Amino acid sequence: MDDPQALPPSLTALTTYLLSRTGKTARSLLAGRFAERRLRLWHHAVLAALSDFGPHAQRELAVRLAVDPSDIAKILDELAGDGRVDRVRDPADRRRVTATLTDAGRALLAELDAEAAAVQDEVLAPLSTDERDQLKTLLTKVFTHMSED
Amino acid sequence: MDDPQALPPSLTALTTYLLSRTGKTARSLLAGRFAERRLRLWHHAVLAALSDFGPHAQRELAVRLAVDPSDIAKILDELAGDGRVDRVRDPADRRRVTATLTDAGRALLAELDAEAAAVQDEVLAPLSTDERDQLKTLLTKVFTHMSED
DNA sequence: AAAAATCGTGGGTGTAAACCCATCATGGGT
DNA sequence: ACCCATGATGGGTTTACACCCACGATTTTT
Repeated sequence: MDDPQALPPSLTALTTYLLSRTGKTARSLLAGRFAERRLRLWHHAVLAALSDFGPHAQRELAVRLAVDPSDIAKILDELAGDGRVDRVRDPADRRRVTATLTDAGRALLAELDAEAAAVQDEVLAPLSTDERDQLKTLLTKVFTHMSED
Repeated sequence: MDDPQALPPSLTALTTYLLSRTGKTARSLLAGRFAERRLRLWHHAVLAALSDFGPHAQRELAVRLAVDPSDIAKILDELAGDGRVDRVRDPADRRRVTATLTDAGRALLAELDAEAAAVQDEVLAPLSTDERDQLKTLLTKVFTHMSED
């Protein structure tokens, strides 16, 4: 009971503390796996956006993911360098560059999704299937609420 | 349905994604409040540890909170500068410095706890009392599991 | 008594994330 | 034609965080 490594109960009693700690390690577990491929979480997010919603102008990606446009440009630079996305200048509006997922991009996305699922399995290991559903439902409520205002 | 700000469903369907996003904003909401007092989350954690477990040598704090000893020294510098903790050299082992919570420290901790509770209420606003209990139980399971291995 | 280990402390480093700005190319409005 | 707004991009700054090393003072070990 006097474990010198025990965290203060007044902290671990806070749901928000548990939330931020578990979220942080989940995030960094996945980030660690991505790093082995020299990728960051944003690469995954960009690929997911292109897959879920189809081709985007870069500014559209920036708005959707709430990232600075210049950062999107850098991420796409890396993805395009590896042939994961095609960047073509929009003939209708030659300022815009439309990013499209390539087959290689789709393949990479599938791998990253698999990594994410694996990490999720690891993190949620102590929960039953029912409990995982509960957790997802609860977090979705919290997340959508704080995305609104 | 084609909200240009909508996040990729393949991301928001991931419980771990929701976990890290909600955790991150909860963390930064509280950090923002603390920043108004020129404090960081670690100040709260240190005060909580001293309150929950009594006086610590600095190294003990470092072990308990899994923080680098030199960082603990800096945090205690600031807390002691404001009279929130006393640092006295241990007469039995004059290398050690024992940190103890002062009354002012206890008062500050109470305020920070109140801030944390307020943020938690804000974050968990969309959940009923039952649901909050469920969430806490689930997160505790996840957290203790990943603290073990 | 000499050597090795420990504690606190100051002064760093590395890195990642978010942000900001200037610029060039283009488009739209008047 | 001209002016202003917009998109992409390169090159930054800032901030936070974790980490690490070296040193002086002390204690422990041999």
